[in-house]
Amino acid sequence: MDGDKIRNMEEFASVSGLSRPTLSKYFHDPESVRTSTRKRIEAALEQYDYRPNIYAMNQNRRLTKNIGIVVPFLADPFFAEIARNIENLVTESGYRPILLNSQGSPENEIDNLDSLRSIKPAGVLFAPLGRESDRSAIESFCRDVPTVLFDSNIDGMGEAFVGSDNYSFVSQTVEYLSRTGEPPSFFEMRNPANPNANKRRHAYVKMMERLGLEPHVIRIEGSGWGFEEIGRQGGFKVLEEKLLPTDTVLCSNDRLAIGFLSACFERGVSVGRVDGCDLRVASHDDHPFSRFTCPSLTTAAHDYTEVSDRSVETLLRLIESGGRFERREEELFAAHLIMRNSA
Amino acid sequence: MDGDKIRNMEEFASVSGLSRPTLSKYFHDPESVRTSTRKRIEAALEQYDYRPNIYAMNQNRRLTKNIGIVVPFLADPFFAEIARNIENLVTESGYRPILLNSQGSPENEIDNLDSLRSIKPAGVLFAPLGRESDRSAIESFCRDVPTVLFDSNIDGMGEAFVGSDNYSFVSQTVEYLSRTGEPPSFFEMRNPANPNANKRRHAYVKMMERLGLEPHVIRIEGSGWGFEEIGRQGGFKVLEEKLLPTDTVLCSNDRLAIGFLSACFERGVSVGRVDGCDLRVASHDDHPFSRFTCPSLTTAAHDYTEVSDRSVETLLRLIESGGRFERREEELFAAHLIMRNSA
DNA sequence: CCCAATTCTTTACGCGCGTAAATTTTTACT
DNA sequence: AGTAAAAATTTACGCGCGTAAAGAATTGGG
Repeated sequence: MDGDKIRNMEEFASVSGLSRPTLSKYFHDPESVRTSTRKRIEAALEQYDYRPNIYAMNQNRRLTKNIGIVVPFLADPFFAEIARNIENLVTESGYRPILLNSQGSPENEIDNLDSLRSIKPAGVLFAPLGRESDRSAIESFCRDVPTVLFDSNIDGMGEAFVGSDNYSFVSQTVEYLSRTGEPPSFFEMRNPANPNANKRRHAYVKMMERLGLEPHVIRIEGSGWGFEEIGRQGGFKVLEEKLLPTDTVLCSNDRLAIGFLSACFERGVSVGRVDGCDLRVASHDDHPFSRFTCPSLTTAAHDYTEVSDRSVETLLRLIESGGRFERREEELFAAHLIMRNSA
Repeated sequence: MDGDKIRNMEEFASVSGLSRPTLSKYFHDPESVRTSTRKRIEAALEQYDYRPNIYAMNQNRRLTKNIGIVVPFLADPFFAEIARNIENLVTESGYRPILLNSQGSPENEIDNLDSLRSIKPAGVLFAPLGRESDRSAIESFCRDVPTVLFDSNIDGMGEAFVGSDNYSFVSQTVEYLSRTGEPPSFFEMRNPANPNANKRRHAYVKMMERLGLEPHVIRIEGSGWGFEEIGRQGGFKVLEEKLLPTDTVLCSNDRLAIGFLSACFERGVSVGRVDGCDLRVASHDDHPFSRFTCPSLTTAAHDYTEVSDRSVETLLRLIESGGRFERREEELFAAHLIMRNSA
């Protein structure tokens, strides 16, 4: 560093011996200039540590290098983990990730989209709240901004959807549970916000019928995003009122299961797949904490890596295609069963 | 909405019957124009839904309405929770929060600060990684940008620090544990990245000595941010090698405790404060999941609300003071003990 | 009703960079 | 060495808004 403070690209152009338009090209895409030129620029960059003013860069550019990432509830480690992966991929691709958290509220979700709109992002990766989302607001957003949905699908919204195949989750857990012991009841919230929950229930019923078993769905009350507490209260209720026809429970998702397990523990109900246990509990998602529950949770895992990779890959392809696909793409990844000690 | 699309402030000025400079003032601070004018603007805003271009707004302004929030590891629900609180407060204060995640890596931390610097934020709320942070880079950042540290302190950095009083945490847990049963050993990582961990160990030793008890610190190997797994492996080791002089363990933080509890469960070691249990386990932080562990975790809780409130309040005051305080402020909040079933 | 203080309008310039077009220089290849 | 293609330079304009200064309009208080 020469201590000389470079004020703008013009000055940096003169000290680096190049022209401003060339530098502009370089900052837009380093690969777009000759290797020798790139080296010169990067050498000068070392010396003078100049950085272009992003505001000036973006104001007069059609599409920026920003990519918005909107998740419904960041305090859920599942989304934190996905967001983490996606952020890294976006950065590696030379874009700037902008992470926005809807915090379970439809108003925040719209605010986030509005705020993204005014940032003119190259594209947006968007995991909607689901049932509570404002469909028309999202529709209008997707018309203006190239958007790929992930995690939860809303029919027709965005140019693509990347997520997990709920049927794959449930078929594996149901198959495994009914093969190795009594068939499972399905434990879920009565009014799940997330569309995946509904698909999982349907898959459960269908799968049970296919196996010639009687489906049994337990739907507990509760709203909001405090799934663990809801699962816990539901667990108490289920245990007290003896709502289980068999010794096996399949929770709609791991967070409910975490609460359910804590209820079992507190009531002295032993959970596990070994002989002598009162109950078997399994679930879906492979939540980051599910290996640390007591007992550790048998669950069907998202392919976090595939979902993140493909979401980003799809968005980049969408951006290159000018923001529109011929027809909406939909890609679902299979789950894989993770056998731990709870079932 | 009239369908008419307003392209810039000039156009919006003409349709709203006001001058552009007045509108500019309004968008900078709605209170700075006469009430009647404000009403007129807001009415027009309803009709035409125009939003100023943020890039153009900020490029030529000294300080923006952006507030950066940097957390060391967002996949840790503790930070997710704090970040959530802070984001809300920042928004309520009329600023735009920009949440950045260092993901446990010092390189990311510096990248985040660099990226914030180029955004010219009004101020930054910064929770550093700790031991691994690049001191000099942070120092230089704090010289340029009004910064308030939170959660973990680095001496002399930033204009203020807001966090929890580690001594208060540990003194309460140690006092409680030794009053109600055998005195605790202290369970921690050998090389904790976070400075709070060191303070907690010191506090433990001091507190034990004050009570006339023999301190006993167990330091387990492990690096990175996978605390649960480290606690779990450490737990196995402790149980196998019988490293505990008493039946009581105090973990440095809840995430270690979550792992430790899972190890106990797996080895059939019963944990709890009731008679007949093999072990008592307590911890610090009141991690969002600590009420769902098996057994639920007795812990000393951060005052999340106070820490978030005060951090934001302090930063806003710092911004109003022109970015500098007479002398560095430091504010620590006391913990409160939360008695659950593990001890 | 007058006057001073406040608020708004008019005018004008600049911010830092994107970007287009025409020109010159460099590169790669025969 | 000659040539076409590729890359860089020069020139010039515009983006949308901040902001300063000077004047006009509005306000409120006596």
